[in-house]
Amino acid sequence: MNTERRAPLDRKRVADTALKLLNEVGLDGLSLRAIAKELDVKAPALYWHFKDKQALLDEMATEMYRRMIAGTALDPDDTWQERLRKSNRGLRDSLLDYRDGAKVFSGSRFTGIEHAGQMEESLRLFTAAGFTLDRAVRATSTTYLYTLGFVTEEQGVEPLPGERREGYDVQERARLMADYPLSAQAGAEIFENYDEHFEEGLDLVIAGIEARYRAP
Amino acid sequence: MNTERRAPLDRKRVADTALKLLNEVGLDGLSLRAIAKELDVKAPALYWHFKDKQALLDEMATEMYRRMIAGTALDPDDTWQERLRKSNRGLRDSLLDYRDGAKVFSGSRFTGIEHAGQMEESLRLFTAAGFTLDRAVRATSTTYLYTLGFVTEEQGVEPLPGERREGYDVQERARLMADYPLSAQAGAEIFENYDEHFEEGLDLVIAGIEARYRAP
DNA sequence: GCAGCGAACTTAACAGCGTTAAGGAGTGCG
DNA sequence: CGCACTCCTTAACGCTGTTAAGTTCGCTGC
Repeated sequence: MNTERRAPLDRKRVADTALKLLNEVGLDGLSLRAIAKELDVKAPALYWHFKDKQALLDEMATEMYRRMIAGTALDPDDTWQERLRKSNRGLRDSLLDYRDGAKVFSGSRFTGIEHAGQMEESLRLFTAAGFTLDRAVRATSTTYLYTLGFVTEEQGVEPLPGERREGYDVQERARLMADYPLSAQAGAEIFENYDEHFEEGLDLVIAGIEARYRAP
Repeated sequence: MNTERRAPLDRKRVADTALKLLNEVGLDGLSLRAIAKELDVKAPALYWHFKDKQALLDEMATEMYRRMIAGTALDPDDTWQERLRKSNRGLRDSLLDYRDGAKVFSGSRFTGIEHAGQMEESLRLFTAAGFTLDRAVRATSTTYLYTLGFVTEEQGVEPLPGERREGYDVQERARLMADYPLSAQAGAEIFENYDEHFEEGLDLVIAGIEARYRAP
């Protein structure tokens, strides 16, 4: 008889599997039963490792963050501008790796304090560059919030890069808005070319920090 | 006998009631059955007016937008800086009027093209101030995305103004992060005083637009 | 005055959801 | 051997969005 037993689950294996499944079915389709099936287990088994579904989503967000850190090369000698650019590009890229990534991420909370390491390093870089702490926080979180808002909207239109949700045809939108010529023409500037437009918006925020806080 | 009959529903009455209920039960608790009960009707009746729940949420978002327009006094002679400030304050205030307002708003799409009127007026103001169209779009949407991101995070901590979600005690957070002094101290700059911090971030974005686009 | 029709709803049901309670199999320890 | 603990299953609960079919009402045409 078959006496092989599956290795017991742990939080990481569950979160990894859930993240893989997320890309196939999206947040709405991500049920505990589906995750359990993927792990060859019944749904209530997950409750041994997580107190409820939100706790699992939190672990998923934390894992996304870990992968972001691992995948984003940061130089301790970055200027603060370079640092903002790199870390926010890294954040966007990481969120775009998952269907509904921004929603999962911003609807959850990290499970530990691992993220404090990265945060500390950034604040240190900013204060070393002459920022007061509150200005350092304002600079980093304003940029962060822009990125989060950007990707949330982006993924509303393109759930995964290159995969377009229906009802966002720019030309049809322009036809409907024939009476509003500027708005009609703006469509291409809103619903297309996300890479470029993200960079441009990021530049604006960084330029604002330079202008208002006059850091070198 | 009682021959009084309820006036038939319409999309607006349903959306209004759903928005009222949203503040009591939150997005997770907002079921079609609960909305129907409030309207003295059974749940499937809603399907006469909306093709599915998302369509109802879309109508709710559109109604939120209508109320925002109605509640935000805009002057055609605003400078573009004033316009950005007023409209984004108005947006934030409107989202804060509803529990999970930012989530509902950013997860939905407007049902018509009414919003194009306001958009056209803004783009006109910006182009009249010397912006090219693509810069006008970049300026307004970068600001818009910042606001959306800000309120999304804000409502994760304070579902309604003054009503704090548990697990966001700044002092306990500081204790946990004792090894990361800057991050610990940053707590107060992140999870408190949202009004001020929103303004400060808004100033940064606006300053960036001024600096990069050199509009008067 | 009544047949027919469409609008606006109800009743009943379905599959699926998150979650809980109770129990059972396997391993380690005294 | 027996008890304890870990990790999982089985069964069930109340709830969800949604669909199909049937009902009631007011209006229109004859």
